Amino acid sequence: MNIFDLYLEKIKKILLDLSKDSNLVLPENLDGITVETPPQKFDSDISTNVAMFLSKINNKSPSELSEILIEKIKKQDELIENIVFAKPGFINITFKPIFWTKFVEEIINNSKTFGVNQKEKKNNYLIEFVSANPTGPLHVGHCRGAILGDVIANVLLFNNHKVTKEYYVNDYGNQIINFTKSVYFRIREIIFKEPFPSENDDLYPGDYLIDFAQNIIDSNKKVDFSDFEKNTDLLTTASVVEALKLIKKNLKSLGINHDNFVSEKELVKNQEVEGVINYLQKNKFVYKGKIKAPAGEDEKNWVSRDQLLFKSTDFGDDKDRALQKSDGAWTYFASDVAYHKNKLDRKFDFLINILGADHAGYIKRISSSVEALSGSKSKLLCKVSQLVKLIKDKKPFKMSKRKGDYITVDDLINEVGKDATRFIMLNRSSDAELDFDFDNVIEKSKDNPLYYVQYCYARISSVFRHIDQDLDTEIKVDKYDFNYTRDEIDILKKISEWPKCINLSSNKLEPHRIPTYLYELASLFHSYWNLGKDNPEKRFINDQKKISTDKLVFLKAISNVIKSGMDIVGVSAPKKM
RNA sequence: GCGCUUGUAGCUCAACUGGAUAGAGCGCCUGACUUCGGAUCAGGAGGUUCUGGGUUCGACUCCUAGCAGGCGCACCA
Repeated sequence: MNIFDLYLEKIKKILLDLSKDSNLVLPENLDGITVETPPQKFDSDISTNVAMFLSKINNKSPSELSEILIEKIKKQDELIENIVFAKPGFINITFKPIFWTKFVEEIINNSKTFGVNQKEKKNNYLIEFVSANPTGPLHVGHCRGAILGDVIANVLLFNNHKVTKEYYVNDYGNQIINFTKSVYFRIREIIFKEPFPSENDDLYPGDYLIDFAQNIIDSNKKVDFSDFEKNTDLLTTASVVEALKLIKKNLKSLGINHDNFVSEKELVKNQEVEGVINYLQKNKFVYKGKIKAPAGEDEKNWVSRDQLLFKSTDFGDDKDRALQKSDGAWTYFASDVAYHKNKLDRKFDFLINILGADHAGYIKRISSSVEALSGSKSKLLCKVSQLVKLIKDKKPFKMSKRKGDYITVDDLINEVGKDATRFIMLNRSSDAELDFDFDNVIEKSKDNPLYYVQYCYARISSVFRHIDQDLDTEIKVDKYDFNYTRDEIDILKKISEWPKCINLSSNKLEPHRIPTYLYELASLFHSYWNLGKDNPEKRFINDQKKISTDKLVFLKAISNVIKSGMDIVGVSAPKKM
């Protein structure tokens, strides 16, 4: 139950009734009317801007309008205790305690589905995320986008949408050739005792390649590795397999699980790139031409040549984009267009791409291609995850592949743990850069918002332990007839915002709202808990080691929401810490 | 130079897709411990929301012109 939607509908109905009697003029569109929680200092439960919204068109002041509205609303609803006008034009409603009792009953009876936006149209999503090059282990830089994508998928799933999680494997192109050569040199190092050519900047120097090399040697005992050219295919495939094994292991340790891995090489092999380019050519989106040098570029260094171009300028891009390299191979962009055609052919309602900040400039051209292919840009939603600034010893920590000086997902999980990594990476809006202070996260774990929320759940569990119940067992209540106090209603109000939090997180693809929400809820709970020190009435368990039913279901409602939220974020909710 | 993005308390960040007197944490100051588990809580100080204009009953939010940081800008991926 979403009480804000409920009252929004009620108010709209009243407005329509009033306009029928020609007491009220309504604009065509009523979308600007909102029902929301007022700031805490206003001592009421929900609030609406309807009087301000209609003030101008009716040529009446909000206070005049509110008189009529207040009367109507009050007459229709016996659950309202108080309804008042508040400057500059809000109508504030306070409910009787019975309203909140019914609300709790609703939650307890629908513990699994509370928060789900039931009325929303259910869509079929494809979300592509991580898609890191299969050339080595994931590092911290990949983490944020990975977690962002995973949690967006979780929110959508929670909201009853269908979601397919996909990883695009860039196993085609120069990088893969260089990567394979690097593995080959490691193989030679092992077999022929030749030193690795570490001065070659095109090669991947990381030590993990030694393991790859050893694994490839072990599983290809009969192969003669003295000649690279003879074994190129085998080496390429085997190297990518090794890298993917490592990446999948990293993803698993982060709690991430993709449904599909789509290979770029396969797309090229299946002629899907030719297919999509022919299709675009027929529709006049592809031509042979030259690209101009960028404004900042020195003309002398610019080599202009004819090449196959996609007309992304038709869709607002700065310049048209190359599809084919001079050696005839497809560009990364070309096969990515094919990949997006492939996605479109699978008939999803929406495609979501999670990109790193360094790829943000790429959005325009890929969305242009989707527009050209489908006639609709809105199908593709791109979400950029900004950089993570690592801080170690109070100083920014720069990663350098050359020096082998970078922090891998393994390092992160070993030092910080999966739960804290997920919670902190998600805690901020993905649009903003994020400071990740190692020393802070590792040493002073009590300052970590994750523990603050988990502690709330653990405290609730401890109450249930004291009365020999398990938090997970269902509660049966014969009659809901309680009288919650304002302290308790403040928490219930927060809980009533949970469906809204889910709504915003899923519709705006902004899952950082969930940790923020959980923190706020936990904070209210901790405050309430401490009231019990001075006031025995506020304690959950009384002198006879019993708990009253109202408090029992109250706790159950809170823990329900915390658990749902933690599940979506993908972190544990321990009963003991 | 162009594009994208960010700018909110000393620091790190929220702010319900335009609402009320802009909120948290850290840090600083004061208080609550033989704890229904203190990994907690209560209180205090701290703001021209980068700047100038505009739209609006109402702007951190939208438009516009700047300033500052980040990222990107060839056939890399």
